[in-house]
Amino acid sequence: MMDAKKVTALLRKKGFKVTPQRLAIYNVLCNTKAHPNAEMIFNKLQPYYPTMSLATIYKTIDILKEINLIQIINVGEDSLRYDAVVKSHSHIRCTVCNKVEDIMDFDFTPAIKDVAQRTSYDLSGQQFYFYGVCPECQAKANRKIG
Amino acid sequence: MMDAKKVTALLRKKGFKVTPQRLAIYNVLCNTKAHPNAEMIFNKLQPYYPTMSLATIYKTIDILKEINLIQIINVGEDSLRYDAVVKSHSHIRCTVCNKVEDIMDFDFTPAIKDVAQRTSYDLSGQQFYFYGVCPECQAKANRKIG
DNA sequence: TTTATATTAGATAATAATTATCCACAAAAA
DNA sequence: TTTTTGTGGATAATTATTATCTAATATAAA
Repeated sequence: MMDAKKVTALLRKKGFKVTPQRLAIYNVLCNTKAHPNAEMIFNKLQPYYPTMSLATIYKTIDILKEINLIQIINVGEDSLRYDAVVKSHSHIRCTVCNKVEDIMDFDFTPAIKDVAQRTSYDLSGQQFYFYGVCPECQAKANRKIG
Repeated sequence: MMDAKKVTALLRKKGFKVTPQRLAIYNVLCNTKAHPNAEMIFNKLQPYYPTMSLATIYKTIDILKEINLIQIINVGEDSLRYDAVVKSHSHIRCTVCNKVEDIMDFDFTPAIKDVAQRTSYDLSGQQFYFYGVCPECQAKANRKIG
């Protein structure tokens, strides 16, 4: 999570031009916890940037990923989601409403170390995904039955 | 992992017809540790079933997944991989040669319980993916440098 | 501020994995 | 054997993502 000034500086430093579209896309990702995919970002910006195309979203995401401003989340849907929180953390998806939430402050270090030792791989990263029904959807289901 | 007789019985029981193609596809998955995707299965069977189409692979996979004979693996590539081992286990992908290996007998139960408690989700499953360079590719890299 | 130039946004087409459709035909039941 | 229902394969459709092309724009230099 960076403010506009830092993002501007970082883009320049890495040799990318600073455009309103790029700042806007990063801004959307900073101001949501919904882990949007490309289309959701597109829809969010549509009112303010009516001429923006999906291609711009994808190209900008490539750049933001490259300079490590965002991370890509693959929760097994048909589209990818994006997150402005780059600190490694796990995600959980509700199998009913499909929302994706963060699982922060969860220490998987011992497990990771164990895997590294056991496999002799030179580990560079990992992704943990959990699936289940969120409390809200559980409540809804109970209301229907009750 | 089931033998042909059990698979036949299970398919019938679930209301699906038993065809050579279906048995062959399941058989391929039982006899490999490579976690093939649809195209790899297709290529493997091409010599023996020259008329088989990719659509058949996908339709069969749907069925095998539905009756819980295989699991689907999404390692963040552009295609999905399939595994005849349905017991929950983690996977690790080599970022150099792209092979996917199993991490069996690894107990994530404490972590899973902790997540369930912390999130109040009704958990139904989880997927752990690790990324890194496999020992073989490490050796190759060292040979080039040395 | 103006100019030069290299990069970008947006329109459009291309790609590629997966899914849907349709029908002759095969598997299971009668 | 006959009937019925589901299936395989050919084909087209779908959809997320990527590539291409050009006018427009950001940036650095004058």
